[in-house]
Amino acid sequence: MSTQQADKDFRRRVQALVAQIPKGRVMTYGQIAALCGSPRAARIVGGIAHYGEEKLPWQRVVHKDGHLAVGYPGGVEGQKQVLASEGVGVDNEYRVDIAKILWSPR
DNA sequence: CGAGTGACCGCAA
DNA sequence: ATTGCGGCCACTC
Repeated sequence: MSTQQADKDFRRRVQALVAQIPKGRVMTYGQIAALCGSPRAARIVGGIAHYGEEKLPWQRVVHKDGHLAVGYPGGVEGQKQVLASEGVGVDNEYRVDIAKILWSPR
């Protein structure tokens, strides 16, 4: 691969993966990072979310604890509204039932 | 080109 | 159970 793909391979995979998260499902930053080849780069996934393509459904990406992401445009309030609109049950603590709606690519 | 930073995660007190 | 700190890897300025 002498192409420049390897250069942004990580970012490309993250964006592609997030873009493929089905409605009503969520993924954790650590899981996405691991699937992209760097299980320790969970922070980078967040960085991609902030600097990357804002058209992607980052609202479906939550923490390992099921807690919503801080820094999302609109805050956890807005994210909660969108998730609830997609059929995801968000409690008053801004946490989703990650144990049930955690999605994984096949 | 170099340094700082971060939409995190895991562990320790 | 909560709070604090470090590490980690990639991105931006």
